Amino acid sequence: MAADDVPPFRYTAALAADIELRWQQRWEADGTFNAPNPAGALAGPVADNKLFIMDMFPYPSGTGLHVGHPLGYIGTDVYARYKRKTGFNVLHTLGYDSFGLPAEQYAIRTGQHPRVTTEDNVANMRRQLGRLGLAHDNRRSVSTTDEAFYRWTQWIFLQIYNSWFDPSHGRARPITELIASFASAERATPHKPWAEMSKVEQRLLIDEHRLVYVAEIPVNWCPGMGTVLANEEVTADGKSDIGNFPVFKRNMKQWMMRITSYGDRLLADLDRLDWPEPIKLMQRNWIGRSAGARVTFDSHAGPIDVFTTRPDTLFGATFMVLSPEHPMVDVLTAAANAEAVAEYRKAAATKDQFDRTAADREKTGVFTGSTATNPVTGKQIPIWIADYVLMGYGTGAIMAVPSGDERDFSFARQFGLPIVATQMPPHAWFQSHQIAPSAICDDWKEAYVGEGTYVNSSNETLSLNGITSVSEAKEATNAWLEHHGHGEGTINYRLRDWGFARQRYWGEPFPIVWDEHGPIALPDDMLPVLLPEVEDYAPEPIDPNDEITDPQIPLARATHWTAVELDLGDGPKTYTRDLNVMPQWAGSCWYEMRYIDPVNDQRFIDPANERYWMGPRAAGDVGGVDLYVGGVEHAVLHLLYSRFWHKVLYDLGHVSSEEPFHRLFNQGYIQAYAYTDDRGQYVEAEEVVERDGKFLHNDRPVKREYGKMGKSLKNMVTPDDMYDNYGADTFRLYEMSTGPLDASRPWSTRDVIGMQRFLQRLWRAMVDEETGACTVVDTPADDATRKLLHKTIHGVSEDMDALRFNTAIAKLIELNNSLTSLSATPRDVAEPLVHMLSPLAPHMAEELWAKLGYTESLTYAAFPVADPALLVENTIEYPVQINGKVRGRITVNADADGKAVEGLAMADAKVTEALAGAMPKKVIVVPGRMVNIVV
RNA sequence: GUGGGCGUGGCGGAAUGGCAGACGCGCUGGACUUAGGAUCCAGUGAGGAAACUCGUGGGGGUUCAAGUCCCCCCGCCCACACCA
Repeated sequence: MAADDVPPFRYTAALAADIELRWQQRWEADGTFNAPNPAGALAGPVADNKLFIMDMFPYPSGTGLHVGHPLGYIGTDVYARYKRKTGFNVLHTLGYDSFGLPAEQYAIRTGQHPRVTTEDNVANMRRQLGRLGLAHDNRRSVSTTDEAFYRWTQWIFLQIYNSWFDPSHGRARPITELIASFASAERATPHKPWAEMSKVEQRLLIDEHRLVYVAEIPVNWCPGMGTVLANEEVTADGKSDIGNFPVFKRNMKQWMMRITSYGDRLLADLDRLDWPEPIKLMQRNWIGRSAGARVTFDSHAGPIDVFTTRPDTLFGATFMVLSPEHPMVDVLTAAANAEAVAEYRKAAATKDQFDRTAADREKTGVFTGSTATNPVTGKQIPIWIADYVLMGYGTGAIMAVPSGDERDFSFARQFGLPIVATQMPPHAWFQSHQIAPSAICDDWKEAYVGEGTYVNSSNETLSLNGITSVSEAKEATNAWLEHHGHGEGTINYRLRDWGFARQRYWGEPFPIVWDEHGPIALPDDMLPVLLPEVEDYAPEPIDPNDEITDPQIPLARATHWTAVELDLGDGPKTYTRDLNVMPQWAGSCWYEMRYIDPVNDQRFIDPANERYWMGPRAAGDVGGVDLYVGGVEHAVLHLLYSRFWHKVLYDLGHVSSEEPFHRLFNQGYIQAYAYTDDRGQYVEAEEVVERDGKFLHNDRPVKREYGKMGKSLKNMVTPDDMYDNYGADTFRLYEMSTGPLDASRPWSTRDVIGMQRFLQRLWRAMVDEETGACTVVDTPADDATRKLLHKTIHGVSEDMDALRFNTAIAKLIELNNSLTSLSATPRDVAEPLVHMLSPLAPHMAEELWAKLGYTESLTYAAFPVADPALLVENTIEYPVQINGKVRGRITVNADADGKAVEGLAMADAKVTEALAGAMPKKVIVVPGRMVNIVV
């Protein structure tokens, strides 16, 4: 059958594979996509126009790729190839985020060293992606696990470590400048003058100011895995993402990075970025800046600070609530209450985060037995502890204003605490609750949080009564607080400092050693600190219910490595190395810059190269990567951390750009249907058929679900399947045709054939399927075809610039379909069509370009430009509407004016018939578009 | 709960406020065939013989004109989730 009927040069999967592999080899051999730098080892002549385009780099996981993974990579490749053809020097490559938990877990499962599995996985991904024909500069592909890479990760860490944040300048400065200002007494030191401090005292004071510091903080402790986890590695129900072990909040000594110092700038500079609004919003919410006041309440055990966004309601603060973890709870608890408090604290500590933070829970809490003084009323108010107050936000203590805060209200009702109104709600509010208006809150059913006239809010020196505006009352209260030393207006952030250490193996070692006083940074010339070999790199699991035992850090087993003799300026001494490794995010915080200068062994990046590829293009511009494409899942983590590191490097003068990623684009996801049988087992999705709206597998009904693609869901389709059955060009085209790049869409193998047919038709329009000879003729195209060609060029260019590849493909199909009615394809259409095809289906385009007689790759050959003269129509067909419904059509010379169009419309036979003598009230002529007659 | 996004043929999706459904899949018919799960050609929103009518989740509004703008409701997706 059949196979031998297929003409030898029909564009089949086999021919596609032949073409694709040949061109991929040639591109590789010629270094076709190598982009020159202005300076350094990769220097060459550079164009003024440049485009630095990036994908979020992948984890080299062991399971390989499915067809969902390359969506963004294809998108950026199409765009990059298009821009190359419009004169841009394009930097595009892809590296690997190869440190971290996934690689380590995979290595542990397979029993091999993480480096071996990582390198295997990288090689496999390179093969799968290489077959796609991505136009990457492979000289620039780096892995975060390369020693030559993480050497600079450690170097940047040291830059941050050796800096402090100067609030008066709002930026980071070298720590040496802080030391100088202490030494010159320009800046005061606490307790005693700098000169009188011992070396160790000086050191500890300086350490307090560094952007990297050690602190005892609550972390996500997962005994089952023997490590601390990042927030994003903990599932919504308080279990570890991998292994499903319980996770506990627990205090532990941790390396921290002072990202909160940059809260204001990270927030403000969002306005200067070309990012999707939803992502900016997520970052704003994550940073969570709120303006309010710090208020000090005095107690017998000392002052207690609270943060409030509503200082104006201070007169209504009838009790205080502390987080169970608050450090003052012990000293505030009276003997009679000690047992209840201890019990409550224990219950809160063992509750996992999910239970603890589940919203709309009934309020719980206990009284400490102590009171504090409300600074404006002078009254004693009880101090409670309750788990709805979180240690991780504000000061871990609140003033409770039940009349003005929903949570405080339900707590007060729960425990019968007094409620005092400070604002009179409007009548409508009382009406909606069907209660009589009153500032006595006995009947109130909820707190009132809006604007309202202040009542019950005065003392001898402050009166808010009669004020109607919240902001005015806030200002008055803040001024009073500051004047009387009870607090001040302040800004609070939800953002916490970044916990920067992991007790694992597969990460960057800290370039830090310890002596008996604390940590000491290694000098730059001792980098890199290589990850030592150990017998067993798996973290040691601890009984999942054991919250006490400290983590057994894998690097501690490298006994030959942990103790090291060094001369750090005080003569040779034995130091202990820091045993932590950096979190997954470290390498991705700066990898875009290593793409620019991948082999530079003098600096992490040459300033000239950074300026060229990332520098600001105009005054006030933040600079950065021109286009960064990736999924939304990194909205707040990677994208916030990398902004933070970049800003530190900017402050220290290492880069000219203020932001790493100028423009961000979120690609959608490819999703897939999966099917389960009556036992709930997944069945092969490819074998399921649809009949009469029901889904059947071997004639048995199955249930359909929609979501991820994966091996375990038996709905995984791999790029290799696509290469085998259709070829890479068809696969690329299919992925780009199914929708706009930022939209998620379902995978449908059945639909792929459409793009293969398109390529087959296009191939057949230029190549004889029997002989493989080029059939393009030199006779010029007819006018109609030329017009369609230029309309297509115009539209496709616009679509390419706007990343609308789906509509660009539709336009190319239209043009190609019109060619099939011609006896032969004219060269003056064939060549531009091949150019327009080349970003999308580069292999076929190269092959056709060669058949058209060219020997050079068309990678840098100019993209066609539409002739404006051919874009204007000589005549225009106007639909003529009567009251919005089309009743006739007229064909009018393009240069006819509105009056003429109106005249012709009114004279049209169908129109006069439909009008039936009725007098038009108004005639609207939209030039070039339509006519609407209103009767 | 709060914030954000999205609802268009059987399916994926097109449409600067201006002729809804480009393009592809599927489907129907035809061609070539001993054969078609290959390829090519034509048709394909619904109703209707046709003229025509109805159609973008539902309801209202603005406009000469609404898928598009405004208000209310319903549904789905995502993020955050007692943030003081």
